[in-house]
Amino acid sequence: MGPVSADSDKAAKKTDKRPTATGRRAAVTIYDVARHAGVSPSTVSRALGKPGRMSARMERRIQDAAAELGYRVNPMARALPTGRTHTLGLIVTDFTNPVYFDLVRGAERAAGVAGCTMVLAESQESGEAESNAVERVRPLVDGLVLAAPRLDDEALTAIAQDTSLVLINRVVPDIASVVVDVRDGLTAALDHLRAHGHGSIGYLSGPARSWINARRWEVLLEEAPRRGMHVVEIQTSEPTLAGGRDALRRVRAAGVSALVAYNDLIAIGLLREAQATGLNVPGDLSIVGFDDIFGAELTTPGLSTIRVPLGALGEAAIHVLIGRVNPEEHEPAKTEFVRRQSTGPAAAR
Amino acid sequence: MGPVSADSDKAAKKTDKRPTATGRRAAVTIYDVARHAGVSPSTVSRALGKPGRMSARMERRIQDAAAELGYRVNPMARALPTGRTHTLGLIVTDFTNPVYFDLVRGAERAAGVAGCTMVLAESQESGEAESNAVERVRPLVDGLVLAAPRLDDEALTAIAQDTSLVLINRVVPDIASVVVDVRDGLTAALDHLRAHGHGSIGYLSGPARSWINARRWEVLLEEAPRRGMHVVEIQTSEPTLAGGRDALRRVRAAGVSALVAYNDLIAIGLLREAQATGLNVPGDLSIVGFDDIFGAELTTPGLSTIRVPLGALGEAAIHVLIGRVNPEEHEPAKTEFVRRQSTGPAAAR
DNA sequence: TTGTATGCGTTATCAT
DNA sequence: ATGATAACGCATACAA
Repeated sequence: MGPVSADSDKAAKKTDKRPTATGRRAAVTIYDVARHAGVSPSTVSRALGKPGRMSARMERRIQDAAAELGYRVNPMARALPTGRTHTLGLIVTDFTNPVYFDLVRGAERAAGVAGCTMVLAESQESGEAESNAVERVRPLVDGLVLAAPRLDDEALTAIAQDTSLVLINRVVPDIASVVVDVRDGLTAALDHLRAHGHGSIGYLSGPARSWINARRWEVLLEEAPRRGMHVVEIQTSEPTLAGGRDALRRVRAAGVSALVAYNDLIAIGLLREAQATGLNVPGDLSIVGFDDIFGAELTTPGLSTIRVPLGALGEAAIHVLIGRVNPEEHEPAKTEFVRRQSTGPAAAR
Repeated sequence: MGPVSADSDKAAKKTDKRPTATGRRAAVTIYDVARHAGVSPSTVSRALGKPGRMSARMERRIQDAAAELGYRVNPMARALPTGRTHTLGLIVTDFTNPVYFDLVRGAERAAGVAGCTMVLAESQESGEAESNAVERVRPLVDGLVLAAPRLDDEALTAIAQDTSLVLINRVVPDIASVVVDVRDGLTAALDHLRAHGHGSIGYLSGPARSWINARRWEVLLEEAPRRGMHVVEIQTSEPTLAGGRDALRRVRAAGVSALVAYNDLIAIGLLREAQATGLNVPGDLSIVGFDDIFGAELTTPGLSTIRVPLGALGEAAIHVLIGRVNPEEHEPAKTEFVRRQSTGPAAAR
């Protein structure tokens, strides 16, 4: 049994509500309010539901009664006849990845102003866990936001079939999504690197199932040659600090002088590992991260990175989900290259 | 595997569900399952609810029927008669504060294994916003966890009166809570500083309404004199990087050679501001943070800090909440001093 | 404008 | 062991 109130005597006496078995008071219902105000329950429902349609005095009386009794609607009970729970779900791959801080905040705030509460779940970078999370959350919510889902198109389409779905940084036919346009930031980064004499760069790639990873690599593949630069993909084991550290061997083998990473975590991991082995950044190696998470500016040198407006992304996803904005009209958020100190002139050969 | 097939025509024909107005299919209910299995709805409810009490063959048949139809219980409908929603709430002060990453993860996982889903809300360091968050979430959940709440004892007691409540890092009479014992880590840090010749240290304090801030300061006040060290409190404007930066002026004025901060954010803010003004850390100033958040090891020098087992804390809070562990038996998690490079010998006078 | 009656999907209390 | 039936709290179509 969970912890219950310390002493229920006083409370019970004061507000005259039948106590439940747990010792906590039973909730006040519209029936209580109705009796207190001398009207019928349905009138109470109306007065509280949509404050427009009745005599102002009556409405006022009911509101007073409700306030006096401390009435609060029971979301579950309301959800049954209406089918709407006023709850939205957000599923991210990894709680501890700082990218999601601002995204979650943006989503939660947008949901809040829309009168909805957020339920959060984590998919731990695995398709199966993601599927479980979706199944657990789905019956509870009016709609679902999946951030960078790892499920395949088919699975996502199946989900979209019976629950409103918005994807972040993933595009699937006939499913609403909110994406960032990585081209601006990426080309700015490439220009910056080229101006510093880097002719050959490496892309530290992200999860194979990640759509946005493929997207980033694709744009690089388009834009680098256009600038007369070579670009190679360098695999990482996971999109974390450890993944970045592990990649150093392959980075050195590749012989590139500059890198763009799938995310800041990988970039920072590599940065630190490089320094640990005596390399100078940016003297020997220039590194560009992605996202501009908390921590990117804390390293020495500060991490040059491509900033993604995460908060705006989370907010936009909710807006699309609740229909406040048409997915068609929603235009991709722009990315921006943030120059710090982890990038500099290429070492002389 | 998803319960519905990608191809809606086949599925619609095969399972004969009436489509809703939105175009999405109506949910399968126990009535559908009952008809399909040739039994009554109440039997289905029992078979699925508590797999013990009926003929194994019947039970099996019902489960098959449910699976075939893709039945999933409706949490809202279930919550009505039972009063239990299988949902737990967690309210933190600030989503973007890295301290909460692990805490949220720990809580979410513990909730998950208990078959509950988490709803998350943010109170933005304000008592009023916290109160709103509580009110919004409360009717939805079976229990609530408040991390470092800013509300006063009275308000919290009132909340505890009609919803199960567990506090993290806050102690209020007759309310269950989960706290860390800061003494171990703090004394280790003090010993470390004294061994390096620091005789006078400053405490960069946190929010005035924060119980854990008072607690940290109190222990410092006890333990520093015991070691023949002076200790002064230095106010900060907010428990963030900016708060740490702003405090530098007062730190220099205070003339201390070492600092312990309320949290890592403040410590890092101060560290960077000190460096920006030409000070050497730890040469001129030794700095100890608190929590060991992501980012603490990324600075140069790496931040010495007092590690708090956040994940375990979040998990413990949920365990207490769902009654898996008695609040009395729950013993405070221990803190540990993590020595990095932001602390060193006091400058010669 | 306000009240009456019914249903939402489940669990629980009865009979059987 | 299984089936009928009554809540649970709210919204709503309909009657007044």
